[in-house]
Amino acid sequence: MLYDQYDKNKRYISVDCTIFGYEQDQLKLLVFKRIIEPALGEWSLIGGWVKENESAEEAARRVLHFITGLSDIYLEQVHVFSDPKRDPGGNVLTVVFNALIKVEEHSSQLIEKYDAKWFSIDQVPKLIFDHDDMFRIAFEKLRLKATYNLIGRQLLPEKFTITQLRNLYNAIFQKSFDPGNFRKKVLSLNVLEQLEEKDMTESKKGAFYFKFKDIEESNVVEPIFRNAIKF
Amino acid sequence: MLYDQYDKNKRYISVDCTIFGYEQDQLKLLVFKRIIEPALGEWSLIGGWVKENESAEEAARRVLHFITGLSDIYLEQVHVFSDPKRDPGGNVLTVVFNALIKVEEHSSQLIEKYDAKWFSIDQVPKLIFDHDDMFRIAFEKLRLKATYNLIGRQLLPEKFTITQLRNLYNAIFQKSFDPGNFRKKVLSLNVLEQLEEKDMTESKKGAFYFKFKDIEESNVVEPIFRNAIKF
DNA sequence: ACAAAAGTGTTAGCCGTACACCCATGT
DNA sequence: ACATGGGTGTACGGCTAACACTTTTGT
Repeated sequence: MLYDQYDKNKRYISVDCTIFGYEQDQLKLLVFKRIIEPALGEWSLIGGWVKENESAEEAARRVLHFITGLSDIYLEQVHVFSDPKRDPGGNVLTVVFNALIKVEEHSSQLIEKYDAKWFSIDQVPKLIFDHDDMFRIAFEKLRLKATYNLIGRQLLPEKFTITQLRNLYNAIFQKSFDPGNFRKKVLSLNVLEQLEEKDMTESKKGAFYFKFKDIEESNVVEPIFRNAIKF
Repeated sequence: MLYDQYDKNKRYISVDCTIFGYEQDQLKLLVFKRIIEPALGEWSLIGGWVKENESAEEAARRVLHFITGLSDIYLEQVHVFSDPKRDPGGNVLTVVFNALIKVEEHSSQLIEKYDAKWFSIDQVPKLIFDHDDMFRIAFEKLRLKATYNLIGRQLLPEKFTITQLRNLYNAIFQKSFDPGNFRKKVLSLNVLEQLEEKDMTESKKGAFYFKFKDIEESNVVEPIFRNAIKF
């Protein structure tokens, strides 16, 4: 992203990634301290140029691997931002991607190296340019997805308790789901598999671990949680 | 779209429009017979280059105005297609937009001039390149929108009967909604306003015309028609 | 014994669906 | 009078939300 090399008469193509993770009962966004002008030192999403021989998806994967050390990251297109004046440094069209990662698997050395920081979703600082809009739209898209699909496969560890899953949903929708009803609902979807093992750290009784069944995501159209988003 | 002028080392940016209209109880897509190589004479979506000083949305608006004679067309981003090999003529990234128009208002002279034709949604012919995918994704997006929002404002005439609105939904979801239940549901949403006038052409008794209230779209999150899409 | 989280059971109310039924009017 | 689409009423069933209740086990 070297702005001195900008050709003012060209339109550049880039990707920006809204990287979501789940840690300590909090849904978090990974943001980066810019190391170049303009806006040096300010917070931004991570991005990169789309090379001429790759798709936007491939570019996003490349950037994400570079930053987290992970391959096979879950990716979803969010929106295109193409106002010629959106980036004060030049004429840049950018495709925004939602990326969901398991925080415990990514490389924290790399994160530190690139001056990145996880922020709780309700404490994300002011971001550069139109990155605030990107984050807002990306988060809305994630919430919409979470109402229709049981998400967590890409955010939670391999094995997790129903309570952990519920806490994820609590974090996403900023509300407190009823433990009993939540349990019955998610189990009725028939996408989780109960393991033998129990998690003994959170309660005396212990809670069974579950994992997502090894089937492709079903495209649920009826909402799972109808009243998650209130007005 | 002059392919001879392609620079093979450049990536071009274009928009393609999935133009939906509603006519004779049918949801239709406007497709175009290509007048240039490659794929001359085959059917495609209408598109155009994004100029360096405009956004993708502005380009789509410009194209749509050029084709239909209409301004203020309802537009919604659908998806970006950016595989460098997607267009055999060159390296073209394209942003696809859903456009909803009132068929009776657009210029049919222009349509004819550009060799365009309305096809019922279930009779759309094979389209060039990846335009089939574009149409599929665009239609899915429209259906999803129709489950969450009462659409019709951009597709129906100013005044319309509940039966017309129901026929639109029948067309979108390829099913037959119960007349009584449909009526009660849409009226309960409180976005329609009953007019004095009646339509006497469809029945002896006559049916009251309605219009959409002059308020901005509400972003409904709870689905209007939960079971519209069946599996 | 008690606390605290896990997990089950129960009930009341809402909403969607199916369908019966009345209404208005041109032929 | 009757056929036809417009419009209303009703009853059943499934789902959700609220919450009471039981289970398990470390302290």
